[in-house]
Amino acid sequence: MPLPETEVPGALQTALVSRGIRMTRQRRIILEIIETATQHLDAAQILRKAARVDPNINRVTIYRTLGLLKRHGLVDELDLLHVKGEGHFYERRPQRDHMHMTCLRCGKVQEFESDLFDRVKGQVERDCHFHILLARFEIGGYCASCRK
Amino acid sequence: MPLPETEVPGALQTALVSRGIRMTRQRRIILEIIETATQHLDAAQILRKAARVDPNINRVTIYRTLGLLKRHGLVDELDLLHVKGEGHFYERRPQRDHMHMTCLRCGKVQEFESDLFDRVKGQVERDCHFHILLARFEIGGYCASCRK
DNA sequence: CTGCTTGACGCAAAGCGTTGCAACACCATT
DNA sequence: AATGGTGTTGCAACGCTTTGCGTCAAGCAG
Repeated sequence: MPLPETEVPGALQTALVSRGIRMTRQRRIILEIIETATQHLDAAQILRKAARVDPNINRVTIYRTLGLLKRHGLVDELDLLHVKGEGHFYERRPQRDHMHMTCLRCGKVQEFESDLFDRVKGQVERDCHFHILLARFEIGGYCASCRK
Repeated sequence: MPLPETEVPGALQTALVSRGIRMTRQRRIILEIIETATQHLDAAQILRKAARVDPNINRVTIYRTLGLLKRHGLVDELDLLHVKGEGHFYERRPQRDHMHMTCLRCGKVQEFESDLFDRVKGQVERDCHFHILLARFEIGGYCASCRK
């Protein structure tokens, strides 16, 4: 995940409120966690962090809030090809789409942006008359360190 | 899924046996179902079809056989961006990778091969020194019919 | 500030997929 | 054709995620 978090604090909250979504104590906690995350989190990790602020927060609320953010295109869901187990991981939707490469040996996840990647999406939009809202490109294999 | 099934019958079974994998009655049934499928099947559909041949076959066996085929690179697992529910879908690994575009309105799934797509993978291999074994490119949006 | 409507929360239960374990079946060897 | 070792199966139980439902609280109107 891109480390420099060059974003206005509370941007997710602002985005939801501007769409007329009701803001609750629980949602504020979850959004704050996602905004300040420096790595891909899964639902259990988000729950654990949230429980430190409000021990009564329920797992179901985590899942429902993640679903809400997904539907509004504010977070992307990854499964990293199930290399790290069956769970899903979440990240704020970035300015520009990127690919995720997961090493099948060491489990490290790299991200990669590319003009070619953007051009493939352009080709799909043109050739297939398909209006893209979501693009997930996940790659599995061996990273530079592990392929030696 | 590419409709013309231009493949030797029993190719999956041959591939497994040649790798020294033990062939069982249950596996033969499951492989046959996957080979003759004309659309992406999920585990429950495979189980239902298998139960018509052997009512005692267990769902765990379905999951384990799918895991085996995945590990050997003989089938690809898709989640079609969870548009059709949380389950996973399976298809035999094709000669050439393709993208999957799922319409968020009507649920239709299209496939698309592209040189650009192949070139992105080449770029990742070169620029990131990453040895690709698996590539999944899933797109969500509105198809030509639904975007009108 | 108070009341009201509607959406969100928490709980319980169900669905999908995985894991541990004992019994079984494949198949190589004899 | 019988035997034996090893991998596979089925069952039960568990973990992750979603769904149904009654209660509660956000935030608009007065």
